[in-house]
Formats: sequence, C-alpha cells, structure tokens
Amino acid sequence: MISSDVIRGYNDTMILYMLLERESYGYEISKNIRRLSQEKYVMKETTLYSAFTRLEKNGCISSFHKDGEAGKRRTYYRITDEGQAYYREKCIEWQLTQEVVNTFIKE
Amino acid sequence: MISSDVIRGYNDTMILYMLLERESYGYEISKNIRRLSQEKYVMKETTLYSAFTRLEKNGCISSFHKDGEAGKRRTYYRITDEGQAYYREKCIEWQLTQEVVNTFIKE
DNA sequence: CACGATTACTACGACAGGTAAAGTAGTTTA
DNA sequence: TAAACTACTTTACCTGTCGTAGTAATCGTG
Repeated sequence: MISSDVIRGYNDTMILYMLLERESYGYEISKNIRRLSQEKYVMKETTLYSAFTRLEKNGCISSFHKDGEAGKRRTYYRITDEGQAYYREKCIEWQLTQEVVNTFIKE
Repeated sequence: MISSDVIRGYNDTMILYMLLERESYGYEISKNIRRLSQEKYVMKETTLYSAFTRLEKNGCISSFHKDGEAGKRRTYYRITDEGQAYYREKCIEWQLTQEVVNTFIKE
C-alpha cells in the first residue's frame, strides 16, 4: 500500500482525471480510483472530500445536484476549463518529477 | 520548477542517496542535488536541515565533526545501516508510486 | 419486515513536512 | 574593504492528509 505523503499533491490530479471521463460524485470516484490503481491506492474519504472543497474553491470543478435520482442524495462534480488546464500542467510537472526523482533512485 | 508537495516524502530519499556515495554536509549535498537534477530541483535550506534532524532522530544518519579543517565549521553526516534499509524501501515504494500515478496521467 | 451492510457524505482536531524570513558568523574573491 | 559565498540556526506559519466520529438514507437477505 502506498503512503500518502508520496501521492500528496497528486490526489487532486487523480480526481480531475476521473472527471475528465465523465461527471461523477465522491463515492464513485473513490471506487474508481481504487479499481484503476488495482487496489494499490485507496484515497481516504476525508482526503477526497477536502480535495473537492479545495478544487471547487480554485475553480477547477463545479458541483451540482441531479433530481429524480434514487438513493441517497449525491453531490456531483464536473471539471471546468480551468480544471482541464490545471490537469495538463500537472501532467507535465509529473514527467519532470519522475525524471528528477529517478536520478536519485537505484535500480 | 517542481512544486514541493510532489517531492515531499522524497527529500529524505534524495539526501540518503547522496550519502550513499560518501559522507557529506549540508551545503555540499544541497549543491550536488541541484547539480544532479540539472537545476530542476533546488532543495530549500530549511527543508534540508530539518530533514537532517529528522533522519538523525530516526537513526538513518549520524553526524560528526572533522577537526583540523579550514573554513566555517561543518556538520558531516554519514548514512547508517537503517538508513540504507530505509533508502531501499523508498526505492521500491517509488516504483509502485510511478505505476499508480501514471495510470492517471495522459500522454 | 427487520437488521446489517453499503452508500454518501460532514465535522473537528491533530500532525508532519515544508516554507518564508531573519539572523549569525566565518571565508574567499575582486 | 566590501561583496559574495559558505554553513548553518531559529521561529513561526501553512497546507494537505489523517484519525475519529457521527449522520442518514437505501439496499440486500433471510
């Protein structure tokens, strides 16, 4: 299992990636991150929901509700244009980060 | 330039990598990290020195002084066996981290 | 139809690592 | 002799994550 300090700074990116595919809500995103990472990474609920708050404040995502849905009321999120731009920046940054960290890793 | 949240959790690893080669001190390690990363990453002084404190407390490194040296008094560090073990763990963790994060990155 | 499991959040406080800002002080170079 | 560089130390602060807890609706199963 991966420690959180490592991924720190990429939780937001992972969430944005999920929202690129389609609008979604907390619980679903959480499940999908878990599945996509093949159970290697599980984002804590508190981390996830505090990321939503932050991302919405930054203008990277926007929230809304769907009516006429069964089940407990969900807060849906969709990615904004700023969110997409931010995501692309983080992808570039990640390439650079890998290069740098790999310099200090053996094997 | 690389944001700190990304590298967070790998500053210690980078320092340990430098100390694997030979014992050294803050300023020199700082210069070498900068050089090795081709100026892509510059570790802040406070980050560096607080990492030393943490790593020594964890038993990953040990400090000492050399006498009969010119220049301002330096605190040298060498890596311990625990430090080497910790470094190896972080290398494995890093491989896993790359796999996971790359799943959420486009291009 | 009762009861546990699952879904879907929210609130609060704590912590660790990183940072800015500032200071101290010796050494080298122009 | 002044500026630049070396080599650290101290302090207070910020941010993202985490532990713990709680709420509440819905679903599945016997």
